[in-house]
Amino acid sequence: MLNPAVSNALPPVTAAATAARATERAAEHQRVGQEIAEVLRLVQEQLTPQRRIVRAGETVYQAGDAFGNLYVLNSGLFKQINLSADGREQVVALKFRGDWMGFDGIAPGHYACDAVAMDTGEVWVLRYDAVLAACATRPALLRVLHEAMSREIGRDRDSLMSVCSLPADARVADFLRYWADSLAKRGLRTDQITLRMTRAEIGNYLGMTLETVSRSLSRLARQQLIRFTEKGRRDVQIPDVSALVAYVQGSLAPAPAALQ
Amino acid sequence: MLNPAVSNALPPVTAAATAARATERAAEHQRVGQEIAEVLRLVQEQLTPQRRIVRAGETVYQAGDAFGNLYVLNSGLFKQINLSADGREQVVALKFRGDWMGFDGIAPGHYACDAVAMDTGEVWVLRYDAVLAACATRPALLRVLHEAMSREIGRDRDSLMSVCSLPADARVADFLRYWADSLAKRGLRTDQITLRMTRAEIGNYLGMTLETVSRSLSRLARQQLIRFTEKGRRDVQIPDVSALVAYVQGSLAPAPAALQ
DNA sequence: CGCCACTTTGAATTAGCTCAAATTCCGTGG
DNA sequence: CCACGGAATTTGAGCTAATTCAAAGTGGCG
Repeated sequence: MLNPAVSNALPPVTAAATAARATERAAEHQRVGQEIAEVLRLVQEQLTPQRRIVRAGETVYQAGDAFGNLYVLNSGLFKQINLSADGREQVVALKFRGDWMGFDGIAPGHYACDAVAMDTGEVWVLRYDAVLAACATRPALLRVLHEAMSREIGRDRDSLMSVCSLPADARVADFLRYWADSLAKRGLRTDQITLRMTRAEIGNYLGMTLETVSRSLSRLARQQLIRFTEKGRRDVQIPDVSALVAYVQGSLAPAPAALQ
Repeated sequence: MLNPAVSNALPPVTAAATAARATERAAEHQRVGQEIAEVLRLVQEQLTPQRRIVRAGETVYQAGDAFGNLYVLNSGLFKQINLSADGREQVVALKFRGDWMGFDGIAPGHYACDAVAMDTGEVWVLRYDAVLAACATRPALLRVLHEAMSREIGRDRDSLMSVCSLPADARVADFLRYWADSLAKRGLRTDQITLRMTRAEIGNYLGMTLETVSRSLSRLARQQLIRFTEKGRRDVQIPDVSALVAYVQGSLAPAPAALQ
């Protein structure tokens, strides 16, 4: 899988370093995978949640709804959309199996965004009161709850960082990398992912227009970092996720390199 | 001071609507102010925290440090700076009196950012273990803890939304509006605020260059939305915060208006 | 088969960036 | 107290990445 174009474009990141990173990531994935399993097990055992099937396009909750429930995703894929007073809509987060939704509603007392299913999935509905009550006697449950909130804060900040500091192509690459990592953590294949979002939605999430998303994907494909399946351009093949990571790093100033 | 350019630039937002919004915001400020006081009271009473004075430029914690403490700010002003593997630095949050810091460290077990004082301030140091222990018997404490995390999630998403959907000038205006609101919630004057950040830092936070920040501020000043004090351009006078809100709304497509 | 939503690509435009120079601010030391 | 020097800011000029506008092209589905 020789690709001179790519390696030329990249800064002097050694193959060894890249490989080490990949190994690191794999270990991280496994750890997180276990944590996800633990979350689902704990929630199921301690809270016997009500299960709710949602189909693509249906909302789990909507901005302005009175807060009362938290949700744990057992399957499917969800997006959260913030609404501003002046009518702007913004995809602010993507959620996968094992993730929680609804934290945004705790402080204000009503949800701050729409939570929308992007394909058929199952959410577990938890009364927030019940969660708190259970946490009082199950420290492990409180721990995973806090970890989930902490992770969400960290992820939101990573998103902000990506939008603020990366050029369009790298942002798209980082988005694909994030999606693939999310799948990997859940034990799913990452060599081929199905984006259940239109170019417009991706662009909204990444702070760019749909045309720019399309062009960036085309450029990434031209550089062999991704490939489109013959049928449908919603499916993206990623031959090597770590190449995406390297591409993002390489997109910065020619010599970002080490901290001096 | 007549300024046709400004009023012409604004969309048909009625004065009545703007005034209603301002009243709404004032009520919200008062409510939040009480919540901040409650947080400080609860933490002080229930946890008798260790107090630590930090001076401008000192870090409360650093990215990579082992997680163990949460921090509640009693005074001063702090920034949180995310560091990426490839060396990018990004201001991801600003923190004021009553805010918490350290949530980013819970899930990964080490802090994900630097927390840096922007002037002299006092942080209350809380062992996370001790917080959890206290929460077990004090539901009110757990409630404020979760509200703080929830608020942080909401704020981070608002930041993302601002960066993704607003042009540079509006982003700067929204930043000033946010700063003024944060002060108002703490009962401080908002007609004049002292930005303890360089143009470069503001730009980093908002995803633009320092030159663009400078130009945007100049344009806002030219439109009378802000004014610089004769001494020092770090101080910004904001004659009317709600005018900033209107400006942000007006910066969108000529007719964003109501949801059709 | 044909419609409609989505995607791709091109061409022209522009907001914001880069580079550069001048100015102001502020702390420090004489 | 004032002169000096470095850092921060402002502003201009030109450039570029990304946007807007426009026109095909493609795929899914009734």
